[in-house]
Amino acid sequence: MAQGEQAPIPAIRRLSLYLRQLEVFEVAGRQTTSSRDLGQALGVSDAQVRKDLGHFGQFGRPGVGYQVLDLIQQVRAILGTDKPTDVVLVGVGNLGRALIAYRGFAKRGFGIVAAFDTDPDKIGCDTPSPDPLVVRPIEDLQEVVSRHDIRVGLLAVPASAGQTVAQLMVAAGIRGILNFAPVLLRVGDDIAVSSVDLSVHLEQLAFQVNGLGS
Amino acid sequence: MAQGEQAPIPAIRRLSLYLRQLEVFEVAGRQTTSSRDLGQALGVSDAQVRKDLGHFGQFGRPGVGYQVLDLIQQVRAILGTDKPTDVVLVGVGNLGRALIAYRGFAKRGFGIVAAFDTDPDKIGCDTPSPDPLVVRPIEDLQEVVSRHDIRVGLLAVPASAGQTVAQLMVAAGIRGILNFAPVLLRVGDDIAVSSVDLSVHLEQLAFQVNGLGS
DNA sequence: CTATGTGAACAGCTTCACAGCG
DNA sequence: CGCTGTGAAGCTGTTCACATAG
Repeated sequence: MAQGEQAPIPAIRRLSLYLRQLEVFEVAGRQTTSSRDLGQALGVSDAQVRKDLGHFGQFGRPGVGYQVLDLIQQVRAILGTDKPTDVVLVGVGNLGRALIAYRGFAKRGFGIVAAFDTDPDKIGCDTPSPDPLVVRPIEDLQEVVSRHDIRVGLLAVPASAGQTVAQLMVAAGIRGILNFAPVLLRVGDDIAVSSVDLSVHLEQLAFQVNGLGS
Repeated sequence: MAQGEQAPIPAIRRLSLYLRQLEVFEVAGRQTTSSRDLGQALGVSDAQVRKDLGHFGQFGRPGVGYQVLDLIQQVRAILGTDKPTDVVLVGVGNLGRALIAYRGFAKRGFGIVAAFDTDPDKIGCDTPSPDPLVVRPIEDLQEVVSRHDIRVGLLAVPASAGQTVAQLMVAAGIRGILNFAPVLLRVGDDIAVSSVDLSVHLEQLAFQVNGLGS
């Protein structure tokens, strides 16, 4: 068996896609699926699906396929999303507010339980949207993180503040950062960082549509 | 020489990072840099920097390095961002509004020149923020795209509408889509798609912080 | 001596293809 | 048969190491 090895990051990202698709199948009332079905719905080869799942165990039955409900639970357990996960947000600018209002997180079991900023003008303001959140000073971060045992934080501050704030988050106990600041975060390699850099995406597209990337 | 080959997508994304760092160097008054400098600032090896640039030509001088100003212009020309680029936004929900307000795009030469939605309640409303944009019905997309010769569009609609709207965008003449909808877009392979899937990022972090990815 | 540009070696992810179970 | 699970092969991107230019 192969699940002793370390799963590659791309496989983990796809696991997340598989889970979402499995939930679609479940809502549609399907009880069984196959690596081909799943892959076809997501633009992935059937072999890839099997290989990815194979990193974590054996979940299917030859000749039959996978039980949708069962696989959903297994994948959730692998990802650690079988129970709701609380996260914090640091940086309540335009993007931060959009993240608070974004319903997609809650659908997948993530809840922003607190928001922080350094700007005195923002502190205390109720952010709009469902379950208004009071914006707290960043000095309160550590206390909130340890009280709620929070491991993941969203970082939505300007590039100039990114590194400093990331260090504060790590010091407060955060172990994974979803980084929206266009800057390299230098943190210990026991801290997971996943970055979303919108300008990089746009410039990649600019390159591709200009035919140079034909 | 090697620049006849097809540059890998990861190399193009890094090109975008190099450009940003070069601009930082320029503001700091540096006239010269090296692959080591550049890489160190971005967490990339010096060999990687040279290889990436090597896909597009020879820009440095052995023993000396790269001229900051010159390299900036070369990289901009490669990416196609040496002149401002107009883009459109489709989907004016929370995320769409945040994208309109996001200043990072303008800094890098991208401007959202029009916003579209299908919801009659949103159409016509001035969006808040600098240079208020009137939200137009999606039926106007084709006309705007062809009049401004727009090639790139931001797609920020719910997953359920993603595929349909993407097809409308392609039909209107869009050649590159920055997709925020958590759904696979099936478009011709002459259309570039770059997707940002926030839930996938978060679930990846959830996995990593739970020690399973240790 | 410094730093680029690049073929060659390497690593890691994906695809193939098939043995084996149902 | 159909479909999984998985070694083996293949491919793509990264790192190495060095010839070469300044």
